[in-house]
Amino acid sequence: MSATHQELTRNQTLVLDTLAKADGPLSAYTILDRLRADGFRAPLQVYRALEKLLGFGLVHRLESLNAFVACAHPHCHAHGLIAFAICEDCGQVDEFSDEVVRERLGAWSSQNGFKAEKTTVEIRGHCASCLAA
Amino acid sequence: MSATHQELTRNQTLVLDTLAKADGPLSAYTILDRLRADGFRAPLQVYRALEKLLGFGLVHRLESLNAFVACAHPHCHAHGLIAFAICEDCGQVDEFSDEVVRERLGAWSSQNGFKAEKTTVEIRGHCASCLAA
DNA sequence: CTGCGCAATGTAATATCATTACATCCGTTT
DNA sequence: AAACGGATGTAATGATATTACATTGCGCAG
Ligand SMILES: [Zn+2]
Ligand SMILES: [Zn+2]
Ligand SMILES: [Zn+2]
Ligand SMILES: [Zn+2]
Repeated sequence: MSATHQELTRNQTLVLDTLAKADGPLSAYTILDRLRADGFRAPLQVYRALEKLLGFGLVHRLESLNAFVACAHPHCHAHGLIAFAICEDCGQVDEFSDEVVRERLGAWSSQNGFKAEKTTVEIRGHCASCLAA
Repeated sequence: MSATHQELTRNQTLVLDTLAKADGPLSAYTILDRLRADGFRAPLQVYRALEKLLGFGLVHRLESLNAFVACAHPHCHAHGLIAFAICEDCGQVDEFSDEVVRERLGAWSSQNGFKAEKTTVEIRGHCASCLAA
C-alpha cells in the first residue's frame, strides 16, 4: 500500500494521458468519449482506471465538479493536503499546498478526536486571466 | 440580494425541517422520499427549495457527498468560510469555522489574482465516538 | 505442460444525482 | 378584469456512478 506505483496498465495509461493532455478537468464520461477510438466502451473502464490512478496520486478528483485532473506535481509523492482553485469561466485549475492550512485543520482534528482520512479544499471563482478579459 | 430572508414558503419549510430533524446529511432524493406524505412528487420540488435555502444560508451542500445539511449555526449569518468534518462511519457532520484557514486561502487568492466566490473545505474521516467503539 | 489463483478487463444493466421544458396556480399591481 | 411575477406541479431527460457477472491473460505450484 505504498505511494509508489509500478507499471501502469494500458487502460490506466490511456486515462492518465487523456487527463494530462486536457486543458482542464474532465468528467469520467468525457474521458470515455475521448477513448472510444482506443476501444473504450463502458464507464467502468474509466472508473476502474481512475480508482487506481487516484490511489497512486497521479490523478485528483474535484468534488465540487465531479471531475478529474492529472496531478500537477506528480513527482512530489505524498503531498499532504492539496487545495484547488477552479476558474468557473475558463475551467483552469490551479493546484497548490498550504502548510498552515494543513496544520490548522490537523489541529482542529486533534482537538476534536477526529481522524482525518481525506481532506478536500476547493476554491471556486475567477482566475486572473478571465478577470482581465 | 441580502443574506436576510423573508418568510419561507411551504416547500422550503418542509425541506428545511426535514434536514433539521435528520441526524446527518440527506440526499435530495432522500428528502423527496421523506416528504411524499406531504405531497412531494418530483425531485425539482426539493431542488428548488434547496436552492433558496442555500441562498439564505440555512442549508449547506456537502460536495464530497452530494448531500445537504441544515446549517448548525443558522443565526450567525454570513459566516465567511465554513469547514465540515464528516464521519464516514456514523455520518455525523461537524460544522466549524477557522479564521486562519480563511485568511490563508484569501492570501493565496490575492497573490494569484484569483477572485474566490465559494470555498469548500471538507474533512472525511472518523469521529471520536466511532473511534472509541 | 497443465491447472490454479489472481488481477485486469469486457459488457450489460441498474442505481443515483440533477436539470430542462412546459403548464398551472396565486397574490399583487395597474 | 388584465397583466405580471414568483412559486409550484409534472414529465422527460441528462449526467454521474455502481453492481453483477463473464472473460482474458499471466505467474506459478504441482
Ligand atoms: Zn497533485
Ligand atoms: Zn479563468
Ligand atoms: Zn452554517
Ligand atoms: Zn462517527
